[in-house]
Amino acid sequence: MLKIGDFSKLSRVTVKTLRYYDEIGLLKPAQVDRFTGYRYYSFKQLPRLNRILALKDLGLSLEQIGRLLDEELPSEQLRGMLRLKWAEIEGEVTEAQAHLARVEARLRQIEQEVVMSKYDVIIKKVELLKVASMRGVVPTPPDQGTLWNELEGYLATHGVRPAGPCLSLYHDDEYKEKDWDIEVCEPIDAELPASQRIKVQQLPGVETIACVVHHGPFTTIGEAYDAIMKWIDENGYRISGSSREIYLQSPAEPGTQDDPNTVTEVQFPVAKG
Amino acid sequence: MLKIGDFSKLSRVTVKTLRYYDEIGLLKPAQVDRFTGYRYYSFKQLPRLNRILALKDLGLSLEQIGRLLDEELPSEQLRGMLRLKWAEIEGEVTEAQAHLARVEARLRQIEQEVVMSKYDVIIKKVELLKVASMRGVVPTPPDQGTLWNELEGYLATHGVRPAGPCLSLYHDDEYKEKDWDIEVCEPIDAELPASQRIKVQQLPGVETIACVVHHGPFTTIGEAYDAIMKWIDENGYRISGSSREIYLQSPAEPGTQDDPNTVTEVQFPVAKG
DNA sequence: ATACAACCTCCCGTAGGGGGAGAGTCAAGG
DNA sequence: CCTTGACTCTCCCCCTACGGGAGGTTGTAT
Repeated sequence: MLKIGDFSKLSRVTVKTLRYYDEIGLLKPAQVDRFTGYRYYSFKQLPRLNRILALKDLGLSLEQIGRLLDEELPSEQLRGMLRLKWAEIEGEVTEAQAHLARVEARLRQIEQEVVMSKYDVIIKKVELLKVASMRGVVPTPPDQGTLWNELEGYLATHGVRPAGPCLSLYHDDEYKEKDWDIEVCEPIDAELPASQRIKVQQLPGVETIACVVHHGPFTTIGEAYDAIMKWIDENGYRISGSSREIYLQSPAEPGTQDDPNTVTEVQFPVAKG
Repeated sequence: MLKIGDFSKLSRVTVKTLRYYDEIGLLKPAQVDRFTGYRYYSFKQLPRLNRILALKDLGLSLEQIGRLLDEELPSEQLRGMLRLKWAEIEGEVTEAQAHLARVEARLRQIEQEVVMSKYDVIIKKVELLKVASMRGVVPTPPDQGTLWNELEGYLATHGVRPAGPCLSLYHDDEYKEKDWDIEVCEPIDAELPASQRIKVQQLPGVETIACVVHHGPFTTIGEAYDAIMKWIDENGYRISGSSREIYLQSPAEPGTQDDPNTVTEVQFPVAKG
């Protein structure tokens, strides 16, 4: 019979760990002195401990190991667990590589920049959203005020209140000098009849959408677009849908382009590759 | 001002997380009602939260992020952190791939086997060890009793007691029919003079040594050797030194080959490749 | 007999929150 | 004005696999 310290040296497992394995019932000492509480281990327990270590090294949790050992190692079940584990670790490898790529992209970015960017791009997921919307072609984005006036008038007429911040969809694929295809949207909860010019629809959810928040006047929102486009490029994504502008904090004076307290979120649906 | 639930929906961060970030001082609400304790967030806090999420996505800890944000983002320091992180993740990738290889090896092993092996091979590290030893050539391993007799007699003569389980080193590189080069060792703490036939030395430590414990009579120890050799092969290691047999629990009758209660550990120093 | 190493139990800490209890608050509808 | 249901608050325990340390026994060597 070995005291815990000797067994620890033999197995190269710390005393703390042995006590912990005792506590959770994974490896009980062969004998415990009922008066002093001293744990005594037998050499014959080494194989069990080694099996524990071997399974732990494969990445199984102590709880899984305990179940495997108690059920007398049904090799079928071990196989199943290992296959699961295999898939899991494969996912870890992929994720770690993607992680590495993200860090590399960020490193390249800050090495190019003289001054650190104000913008942080993050990937989110958006749920589908019921909106009343109106689509039209206007000369330039600041001219979308007319669309907003008509949409909001329609909502007011029907006594429907927006259920969240309003947003615009930009349907053009490429940059335009003029004639932008824009859809302005108000999220709603209530029922609302559509009209000829105004649609009521569910905006589809998007699994991966790159987002950036612009805090400052609309006149400088181009910087946010620059940042997000650069990020999308450097991180190996491509744009896969119409971009959105969400007016989180609208200007104090509607239609004003230079209120420094406006907050706008720019979103681009993206996909890898 | 937004209540925590609204800010949560906006940022797609759970309420629990926002409260936690408040608690650790990472993102304090813009305003807290002193009477109700309600937290109120401003749209203008979104950029900070997004920066937090972006840095978290790069793998930085919340504590690191907090320091970066409080020190107004010294981009030099961020660069340093990211470089460190990069190295760390690279290590993770390597480790995950090695892990995957271990799981694959084990899967192959249990798919070949009809009955699950009794043996679990684990990699350990052994420290250097002061021993009294005696080396000699004997016809076969069971004949090493004469060496043991002489070594133990010498120790007894000098009143020195072993400081741990005794062991043998097998110096032959390849399998022999007869004439094995074996060194028998007794760990000692005390000073002991060497003699012509008996050396006192420090056995070198080994960083990676593959170990397996055999519980049963010496006559069946070949199974343990089979298991460990197979494991070394399948896991892409090669033998890099003399193997050791450690007699953890010696037979009741010294020299007996068939006591089923003996416990022996077989160790092979190994290296990758 | 006296050190002193080894052992015991109990408690707290980890990173980043999740889950839930019990109590207080807010907004809308009747 | 009142009620109801949805939010929100704080507080506490839970998760992994132990590590660190306090404060108190026990075993062993001189």
